[in-house]
Amino acid sequence: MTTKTYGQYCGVARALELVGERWALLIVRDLLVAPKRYTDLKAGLPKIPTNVLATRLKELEAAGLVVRTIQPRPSGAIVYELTPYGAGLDEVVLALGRWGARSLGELRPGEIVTADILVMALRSTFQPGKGKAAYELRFGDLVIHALVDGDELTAQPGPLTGEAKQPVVVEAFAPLGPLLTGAVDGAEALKQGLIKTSGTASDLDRFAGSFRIGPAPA
Amino acid sequence: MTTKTYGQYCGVARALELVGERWALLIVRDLLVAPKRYTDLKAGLPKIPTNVLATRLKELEAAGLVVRTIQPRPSGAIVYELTPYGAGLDEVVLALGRWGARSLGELRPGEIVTADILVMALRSTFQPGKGKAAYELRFGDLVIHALVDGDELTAQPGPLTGEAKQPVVVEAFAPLGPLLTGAVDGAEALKQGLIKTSGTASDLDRFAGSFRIGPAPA
DNA sequence: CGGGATCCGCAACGATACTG
DNA sequence: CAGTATCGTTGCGGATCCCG
Repeated sequence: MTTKTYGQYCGVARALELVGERWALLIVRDLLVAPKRYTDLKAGLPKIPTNVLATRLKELEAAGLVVRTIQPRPSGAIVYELTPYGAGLDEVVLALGRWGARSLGELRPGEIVTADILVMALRSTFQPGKGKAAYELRFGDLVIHALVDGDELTAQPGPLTGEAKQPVVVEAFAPLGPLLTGAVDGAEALKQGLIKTSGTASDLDRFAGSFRIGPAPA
Repeated sequence: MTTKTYGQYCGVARALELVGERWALLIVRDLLVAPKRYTDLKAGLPKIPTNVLATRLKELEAAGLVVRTIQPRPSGAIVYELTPYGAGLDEVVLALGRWGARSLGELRPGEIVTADILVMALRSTFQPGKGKAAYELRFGDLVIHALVDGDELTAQPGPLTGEAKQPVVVEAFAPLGPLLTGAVDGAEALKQGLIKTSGTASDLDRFAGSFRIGPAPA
């Protein structure tokens, strides 16, 4: 790790020295959604060996991307959280997810989807607009919600809370790939049974407009 | 590689399965500047083991990111080129470089800078503007040039060619980090001797304006 | 039970030498 | 020029074990 340098004075090379090792950016991806405990990270990344998770967390902490904090009593839990520096990887992870999503074909056997994955996928397709809207997206028994306010988006796991006026509930079905990459538009997705909504067709249009569910951009 | 999957139906995970291995994104970075032959890639990445370079190129080709073409005679050279799919990594590489550049401190012993690195670093700091301009950036004996036309930028290795009206020539000195990350603005960089220009102070301002050489954005 | 540490076999990487 | 071949070393994957 000390001597595993690329030998280049280059931002890309330096970034890869910091987060280029296996699993590192997936840990960052999950921490971008919310701070988490070791066990939560493990649950979101079932296939990561525990020693690798522990090693990565130490490396990320040593590099200043992550802080390890101990919650006050009574929980006393150990929580890993991104520093502002680490959170700066947001656009990197979103860009990477946007590019990789178009190679998402069918759900392969053994592959899982988590709420964190859905949140970041939804964020990666967001396009700023105007007006306010509240969405709840369901996929199997996963539920996330998103609040759009102009060019601001907050997306988090869990159902909508509070009283949003005219919330739109969208249910999605596998495979999610075409939906998340804009390979199909809202109407087509509805016809193919990839999604359905509790609201009207115009609700779906609003949703599609906010999240680049529609024809792929040129 | 066949079974080295992350087990997640996620764009980020899929992207990392394709270009997450060591050296892969640095090869893509250099190919984003221009198609290259094996030897050129090797020259731009002196520390890559030759077998790893050969392996990566085969993997990238098999994944459809790179095509291997044989030039017509008399050269007969073998050239590696990004497909449109592979070129889609452009924003990923730029985002990664932008994030990593702020960890570029002093030039570490043994570290090199190449023209391709400069080109991508410059591109990563570009901010669309209006008007036309032609720049030539020099660093040691490296020379690159950039043509700005509104929100279009073309940056390539080598000096300016053709007759640009009022080209601005900027000479940069190590360390480049602060310059490329906006830690200093144009005037301050000039004062610190990080850059100097053949033109006037307003030329430097134009340059700084086009390339986010200036106070870091909030 | 949360939060790791330890150990082992294997696949990938790094360095160098060699070749069509 | 464009790669293979070989070999020592490192890191990863999988499992088990440990400690407060």
